[in-house]
Amino acid sequence: MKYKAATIKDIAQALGLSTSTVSRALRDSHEISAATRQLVLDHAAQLNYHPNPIALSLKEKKSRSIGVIVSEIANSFFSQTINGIESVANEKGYTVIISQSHESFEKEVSTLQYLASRSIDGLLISVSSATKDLAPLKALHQYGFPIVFFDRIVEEIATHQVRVDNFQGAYNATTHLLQQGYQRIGCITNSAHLSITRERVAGYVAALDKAGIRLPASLIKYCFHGGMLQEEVADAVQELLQEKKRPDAIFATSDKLTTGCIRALKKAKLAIPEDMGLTGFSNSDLIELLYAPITVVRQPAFEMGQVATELLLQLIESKRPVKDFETKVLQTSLITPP
Amino acid sequence: MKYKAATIKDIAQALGLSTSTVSRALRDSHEISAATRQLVLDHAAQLNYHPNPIALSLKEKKSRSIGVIVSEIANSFFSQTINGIESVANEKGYTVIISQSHESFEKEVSTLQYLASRSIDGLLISVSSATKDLAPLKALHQYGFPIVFFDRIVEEIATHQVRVDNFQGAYNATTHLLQQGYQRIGCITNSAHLSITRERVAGYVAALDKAGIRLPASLIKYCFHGGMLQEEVADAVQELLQEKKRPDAIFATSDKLTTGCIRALKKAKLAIPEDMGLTGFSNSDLIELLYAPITVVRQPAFEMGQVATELLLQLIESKRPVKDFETKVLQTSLITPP
DNA sequence: TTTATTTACGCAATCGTTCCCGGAAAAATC
DNA sequence: GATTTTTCCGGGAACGATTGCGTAAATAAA
Repeated sequence: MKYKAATIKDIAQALGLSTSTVSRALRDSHEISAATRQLVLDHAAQLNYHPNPIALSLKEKKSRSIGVIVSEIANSFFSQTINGIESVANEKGYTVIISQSHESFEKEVSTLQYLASRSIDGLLISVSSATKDLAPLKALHQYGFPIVFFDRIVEEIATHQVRVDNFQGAYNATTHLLQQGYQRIGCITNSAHLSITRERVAGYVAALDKAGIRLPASLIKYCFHGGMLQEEVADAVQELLQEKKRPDAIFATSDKLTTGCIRALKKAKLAIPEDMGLTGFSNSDLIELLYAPITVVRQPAFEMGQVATELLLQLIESKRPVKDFETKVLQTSLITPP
Repeated sequence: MKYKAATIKDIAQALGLSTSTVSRALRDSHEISAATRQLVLDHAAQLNYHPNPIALSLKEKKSRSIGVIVSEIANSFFSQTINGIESVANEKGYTVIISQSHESFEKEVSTLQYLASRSIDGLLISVSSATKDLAPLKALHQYGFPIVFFDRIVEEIATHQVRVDNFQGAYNATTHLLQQGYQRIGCITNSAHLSITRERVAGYVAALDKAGIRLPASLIKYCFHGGMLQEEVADAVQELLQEKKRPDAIFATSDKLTTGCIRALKKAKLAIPEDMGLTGFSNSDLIELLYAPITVVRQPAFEMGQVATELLLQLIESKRPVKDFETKVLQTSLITPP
């Protein structure tokens, strides 16, 4: 019943040849006579022969698959990134195995070990917001395992990195709010140990500085779960609203946080942009259809996936250990509603 | 430099045993003396030994991985389904390999062949809107390859199926529009050869029938690319607007189509629900934040993924060919804005 | 003490493929 | 016609793990 795929041995037997000859006819060719080669090729086509990738993997000690770990594929930014990753990987004949950490460190570690044990050839990762212990990643990296970080970078590990100019993106968004006339801008951001948090908060602070505005640190609210938990964002917004001197605008540093703020503000019956200004990072294509069409910072997610994958494959296919690591920085764009 | 994983041979050599003894010590145990077994176990732990899954796959002729083909992971419904799939698959020790057809038949076929050649143990698929030639799927199925359809079913192929009660969902949505007072309800739907299209359109027609309303077939607009192309939906909406007797409401049968309608209506400067009523299938969690908070039909996507995966694993792990196929039908829910 | 049984382990085949090595036949050279 | 070179192909090991079969030693039964 169960389908048995044709093997090289089947072809050899049918044609009265040896497996080595068949194998060579299918690849080398020049060591094999044209007649035999054609014979093999024809019969292979007839049997719908496909080399068994598992046998190949065992022999070549590579699986031609790469792992991707993101927090959530339901996140527009990540799903767009994955499209970019797949476009490059598939073209080069690699399978992409996608895993989600759901912003949990434990899930990330278990997924990491699982992927490693599944013998993937390399890893693309945007670390979870809960990741502070880098030991598991470092262990893998020290074995010479190819890793490329994208979006949420880990600086302590020396390898290729792809990210956007988070500082500039945040700076532009904050400046935009200032230009709209907002003065007291709060910030709702991700877990404090994420690279994107540091960089985006820095951009936000720099923009305020430039405008000569100095605000208390309490106007920056960190969401440890990065907006995974709806109430976490709602609480952060509530806290901002309860500040002695209440902010007149909010800058949110990620997709989930931006939409979370809108949700919270709607619940609090605060009109955007009248009662509260809002801008933030987001790659959702529904932004323009929201009841409050806000300005957002958009990342070139697809391109980011492409670039990261190219770097990873480069790392994987390099003959000798790569010592020279690149950090690609892409530009964000500020999208304002029509 | 490159990390070389410990093998059973390494352990055998270090301990002066044969590979068979080591292998058995790691599994059987009762054929091996307790002393030797402990020795092997200790040394394996010390070397951080993990059985090579590729070697195992080659031997066992199964890879403990399943393939999933959906049109778009960026689609809320599918990303939620995938979460359900992963939750079950990972728990049972299976890897999930996700692929996207992007609603293209060619991409679906190539992805299908690619997955099959990557020796996955089974397939979960929601066919693309462009799929009318079923030959590739049938070929795979005839070989006894385990396939489970979810959401977008192929009736011609006898296997497990998981879907929602599309008829009822569409019936409820249409009835809701009728109750709001709309009389002339147009329908924007997916490619005509999709199961969900047939079922949802049937539900829509039945609801109109029940209300004693008979509308021309021209009020049903089919989008061959299922909303992948923005302009396709925009065109469909335009056509509806140019009908001699213009409809006063629209029922959209999928996620992309629903948001596509909103986009198109906004562009046409038609207010929802005043100028045009709208309801449709959608699993996006941003619906309630849209400028026009519409009523939507929601599918239990996560559960659907879970159920489909359980059926697939059951199929994969069954000793003898399964002849008795199940069709699981889940219920939709009508979500109205507060 | 002899025979039968168990215990504990090794040998070798197997999965599908590649590739090094060796060798016969054909072709080219002297 | 004899030698060298080329062409073309087969044998067999290897990748990492499992497993049926064989067998020596240890133990139990006679």
